[in-house]
Amino acid sequence: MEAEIPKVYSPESIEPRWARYWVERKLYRPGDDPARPRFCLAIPPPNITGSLHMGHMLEHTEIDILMRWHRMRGDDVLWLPGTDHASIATQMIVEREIGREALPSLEGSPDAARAWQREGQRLRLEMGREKFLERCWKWKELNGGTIRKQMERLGASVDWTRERFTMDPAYSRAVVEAFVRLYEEGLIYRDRYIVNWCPRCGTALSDLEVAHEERVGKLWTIRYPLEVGSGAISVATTRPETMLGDTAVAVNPGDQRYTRLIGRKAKLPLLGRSIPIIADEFVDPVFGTGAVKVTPAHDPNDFAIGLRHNLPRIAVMDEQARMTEAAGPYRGLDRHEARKAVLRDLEAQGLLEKVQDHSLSVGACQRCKTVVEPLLSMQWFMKMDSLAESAVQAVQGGRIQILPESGMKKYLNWMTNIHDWCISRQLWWGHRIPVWYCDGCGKAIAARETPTKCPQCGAGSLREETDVLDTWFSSALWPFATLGWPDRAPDLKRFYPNDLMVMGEDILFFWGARMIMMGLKLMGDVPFRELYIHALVRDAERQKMSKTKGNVLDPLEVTSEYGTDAVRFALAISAAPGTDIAFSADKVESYRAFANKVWNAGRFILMNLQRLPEAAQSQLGAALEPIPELGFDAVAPSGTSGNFGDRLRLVDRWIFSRLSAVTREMNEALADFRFHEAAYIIYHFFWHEFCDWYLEWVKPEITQPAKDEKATAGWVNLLRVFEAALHLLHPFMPFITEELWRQLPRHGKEVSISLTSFGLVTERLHDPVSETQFESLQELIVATRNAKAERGLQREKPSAQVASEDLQRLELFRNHQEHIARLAGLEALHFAHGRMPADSDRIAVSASIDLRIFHAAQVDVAAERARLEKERSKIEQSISQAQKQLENQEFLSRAPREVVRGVEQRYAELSAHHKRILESLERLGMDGMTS
RNA sequence: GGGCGGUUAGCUCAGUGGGUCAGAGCGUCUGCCUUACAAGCAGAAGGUCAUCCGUUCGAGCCGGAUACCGCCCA
Repeated sequence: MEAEIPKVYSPESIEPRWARYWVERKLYRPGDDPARPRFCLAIPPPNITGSLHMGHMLEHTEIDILMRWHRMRGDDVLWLPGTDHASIATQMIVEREIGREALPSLEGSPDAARAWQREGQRLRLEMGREKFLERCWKWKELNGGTIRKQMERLGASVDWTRERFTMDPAYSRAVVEAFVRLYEEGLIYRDRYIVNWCPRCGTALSDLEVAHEERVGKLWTIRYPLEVGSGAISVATTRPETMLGDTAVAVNPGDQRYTRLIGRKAKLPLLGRSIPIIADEFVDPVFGTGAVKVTPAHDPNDFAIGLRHNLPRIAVMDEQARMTEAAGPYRGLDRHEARKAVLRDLEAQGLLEKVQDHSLSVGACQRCKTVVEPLLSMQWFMKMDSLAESAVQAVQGGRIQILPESGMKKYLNWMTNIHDWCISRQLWWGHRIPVWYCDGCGKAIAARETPTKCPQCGAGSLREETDVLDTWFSSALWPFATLGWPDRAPDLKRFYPNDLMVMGEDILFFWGARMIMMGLKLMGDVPFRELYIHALVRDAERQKMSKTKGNVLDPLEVTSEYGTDAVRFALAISAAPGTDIAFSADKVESYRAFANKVWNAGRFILMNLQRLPEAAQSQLGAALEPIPELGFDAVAPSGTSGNFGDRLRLVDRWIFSRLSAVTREMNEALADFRFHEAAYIIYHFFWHEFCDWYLEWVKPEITQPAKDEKATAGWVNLLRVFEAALHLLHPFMPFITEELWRQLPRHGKEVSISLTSFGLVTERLHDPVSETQFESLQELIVATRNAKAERGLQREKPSAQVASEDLQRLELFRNHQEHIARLAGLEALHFAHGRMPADSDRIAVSASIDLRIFHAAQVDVAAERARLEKERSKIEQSISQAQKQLENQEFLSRAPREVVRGVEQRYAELSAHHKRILESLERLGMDGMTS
């Protein structure tokens, strides 16, 4: 019979079952009662190209904890799931797929990926937009489900009936609507400007999509001869190949060395063009030679100088980063070849003055790592200043709270230094910009529906814009587009603004900041009231996890090895706000041990429950039935209402009091996103209070089959505590708690623990007196075990005597002597009023309690003395500390009274304890051989 | 150059309404297969809280400086 419940918890045998159950029963759909408080969070939509990594798992764990917690506290919860189309990433992957199909023979070769990419890009152009998009959709159908399957397996309590994708037709309509509105308001404009260009991806990028990296490069000094006379001006550059596009040389106006040259002309080497020498504040006189070349078409700073001085812009590189006609003899070379050729020719002409090592910041495409090229091109931009201003105000005014606070500072810092956002991408997969150009008059028309003729000139020949929007433009609409915007959908009314957003810091600017701007602009209200920034998951050495380093842990693998609950718990208990998580299998292992502990506590309880006579079992079920009008916490132990506390034993009053504190502390911690504290609180309670003390305390009663009704009273309390603990644990470990909960009496009809309430025990059961009393029992038991261990009596069962002048305390011990003896491993416990004579066997448990263990073992005098000496020096330190405080007049007069009283009391206790140790030492000296 | 953060036990980290706060997990050592659990039980050792200065009756905790280490932005 006992073998029915396995000794070792095996999560794989229950987790998939519950995961399926929760989804099939659609448990996490919000209700439609508008009177209930609602709590809504839209998931940061994972990218369809990927599968979930540990970062997602942390994010989903934190969100799920909060969602389950809110749900169990009675909120109508909506956690809305979905995925993002990831324009650039998806397009890359599909291209590579196409390339792979075309060149299967490359499989296994080291350059395969790059070659497939190139070939796929070529084939994409060949097959055309429509065919390519079909491929993308097909790919999405095949892969889009991966994330959902993973989330289901991890137990995310989302509402799958509301799942969204950023390219759903309804969502696309929202994107078009947003674009057209912003365009009509003049917040979106088209202009020719220097943008970050990825020559590999063939598209513009926003500033955020460029990853800057310090690299060792070179600084070349090149001599530009003056047009007139024999002099020259030397310029320093890190990019010599762009000199072909130079249209000026610039110096700082305050730089004495060059004053006489300003206004003269230099002759551009290699091409012989005549370019002016100009003065501009931007030039740093300390950098290089103090003179710089100006290439307005290929550098954003030079572009600005060019505007100020009305310089021509000569593009010498094209969109593939190949040199153009304007590069004269260098045309057709790519940028790397061009650099070599230019340097070689300069050197040959004796114009290369100097080469130095130089560390410089290089921008690379976030997706493909190709070095980006600043390129002058026609792009779509969004004006940021007015949007940013209201986004700053929303946060400063507290309408949105960003936590932890450092996140808010970063947000404000970024927002107040914002630049216009380049939103057009020269890609195919994504939301096509809803603009048409009139062939007749050239007007650009932004429209919600495809126009048939130009509203300006009436011409019928319109060309549709080919660019798509930055993915983040569409995801910026996520908190309301998922709820039906621009329609006045009921969901929108009920769930906007969302209550909470949880994301990693890496997308705070990409996404968080932009959602806030778009929400304020298009909805007239913040998208969410709180934004919590979670930490990064790193490996055990605190290294970032990355595929190239090979230190990536796959959540599903870790999960199938240790169980979802263990991984979730390991993450939660490590998730202190603002601190990255060093994650390791070791850590998960210790929380698998915790799951196992929970399992075995359940096993122990259920096994013994089964042994009860049927009548007693059904009686228990009935006693556990909640009384609706009173609430669970108010149910008296043996089914009677009325004076709860009086009918309980000390151990019950203690555990219920602790339970009420734990419930309160967990609620407080979760309200502040202190996941680590909430997790630790329930961990410690379950293991080191419930299992170590409560279960051990009541063990004899529940292992001996109960015969009468009285015995079942203890059972009711045990089950109630256990159940309450499972409820508190459920948001963290949903699977094991669901499994055990289902096996408790009276849950036959109920659907899921996730739909019950979180805290079953309220403040009403807080009972400090009982806590103090129970603590003093614990103190005596621990001191006895300790003394036994120190005397090498762990295997023995000696008798002991406890003495105290405190009669109440003595009475308390006497009333619980059987429990004390059993838990401390004693044959019997005797009592004496008063103090014990100081001898080598007397153990001072505390200032007022003495203990003696009767045993035949020889006392190891030296060891005992060493131990006492150590204790003495420790205690003396504390005493002198307290003494110093008490002698300090200022402390006595300025510190709060209760603090002073506390120190006084502590001093008294320490002194008494100290005295006893001295006595013991003295005695030991007399017994031992040396002084 | 600008912004944000870190430095506490061998390791990974908690501890930010200043006053039992010097903690946890892992690891280490000792004794136990005690009829829930060896993924366990019972004990133990281990830290000048980076350094310096200041505020305060009192400082891991607040302020300043220094050193080293991260991350983000330009």
